[in-house]
Amino acid sequence: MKKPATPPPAAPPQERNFFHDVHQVTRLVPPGRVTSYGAIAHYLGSGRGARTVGYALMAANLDAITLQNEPPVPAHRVVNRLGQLTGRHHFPTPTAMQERLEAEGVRVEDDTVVDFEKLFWNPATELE
DNA sequence: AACGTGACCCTAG
DNA sequence: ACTAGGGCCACGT
Repeated sequence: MKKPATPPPAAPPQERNFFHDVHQVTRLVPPGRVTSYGAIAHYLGSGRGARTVGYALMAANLDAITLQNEPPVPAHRVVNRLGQLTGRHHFPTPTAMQERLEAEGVRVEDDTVVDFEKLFWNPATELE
């Protein structure tokens, strides 16, 4: 048999496991709390795939618009390890991220989350 | 199939 | 203590 190279006709559009996983974890972040890319990456086992996490979040934002089937992803609750809103530039407006965070009670000063360590929500610890 | 890209993180001097 | 550079993972074309 020469491997008919017959891909599953009814191949379900399985979203990228990684991306989907990142989206899922991000959605688990409760309002008023924030997490970091590295935390999610480490929780997913990527370890140094923090970069991919950010990439996934960006795609998540676009997918949310394209795929209305899935709930929106609170990407504004994900910041870098320093608590900086590094992804604010990728939001509809450069201040949307900060506005949303403040709306949840998270204070943001100079594009940095105040008391980031206090509000930090670690999936590996919280979800365990 | 390969290269380039990207909302990062870590280690070294 | 701070700054600089490289590395890693997954996706898109």
